Amino acid sequence: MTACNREELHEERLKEALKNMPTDGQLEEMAARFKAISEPSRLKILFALSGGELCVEHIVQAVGGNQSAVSHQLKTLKAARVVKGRRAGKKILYSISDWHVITITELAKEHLNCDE
Amino acid sequence: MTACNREELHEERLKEALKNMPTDGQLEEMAARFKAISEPSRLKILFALSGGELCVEHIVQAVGGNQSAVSHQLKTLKAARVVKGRRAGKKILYSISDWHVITITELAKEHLNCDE
DNA sequence: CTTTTATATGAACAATTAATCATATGATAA
DNA sequence: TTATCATATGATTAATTGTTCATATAAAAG
Repeated sequence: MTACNREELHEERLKEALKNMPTDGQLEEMAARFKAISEPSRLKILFALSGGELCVEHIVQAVGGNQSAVSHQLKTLKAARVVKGRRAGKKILYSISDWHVITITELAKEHLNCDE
Repeated sequence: MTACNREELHEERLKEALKNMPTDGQLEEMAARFKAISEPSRLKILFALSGGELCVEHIVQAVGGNQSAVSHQLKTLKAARVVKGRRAGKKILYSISDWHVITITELAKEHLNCDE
């Protein structure tokens, strides 16, 4: 009898898993956050901002690409409440608003090096 | 003189940020992992599997939806090397292959509760 | 061998997303 | 006020993604 046939064990696990399962709303919120950081260019923006606030022009320099594209990406990150912007004269300075996300990206970066 | 005009400070930050910037390849790999877990249904599968391996049928029960959809989602997760499958008789048992990702989803879940 | 069970796959379509271009806004300087 | 600089926005189009349905495969049972 293989493990796969031990129905009892699986049913038990299934019940346990369902008990700790986040709600649909929580899953959607988590997914939305992950989606915001699931594009190389947006991740790059986050790493650029992890040292402190920067104006759009400098973000463009850091990530490459054109101003409009970066602005749209910033909008996406802002909508996910990962970054925030404040006006200072003609410029708008962006900074990280959710440091948990930085923790997560840093973790992910470290994990790249080890063989899972 | 506002902070935004302190060009020196920004240039310094920019230089620092670029120094610690992951390579394009690393950014793509990280983004791919995040993308794999950026859909509520796939996240749900991960939480279901966090208690141990389950066959597809049970995963379908845990997440709802039809068999084909779940199979496609498992394929996506497998391609991102987040889960793995092993055959056991007629069934295929899936389990987490990258526990770092679970660490990250657990973190994200906890962070939902606090006000960033 | 044929049937049944468990899972995977491919094609087709809809929905979402990203990139680009042109233009708009808002702040400052002249 | 007008011109300029910094950034945002909307429309368009291209690419990617998710879902469904029908079918294929692989193992086991009969």
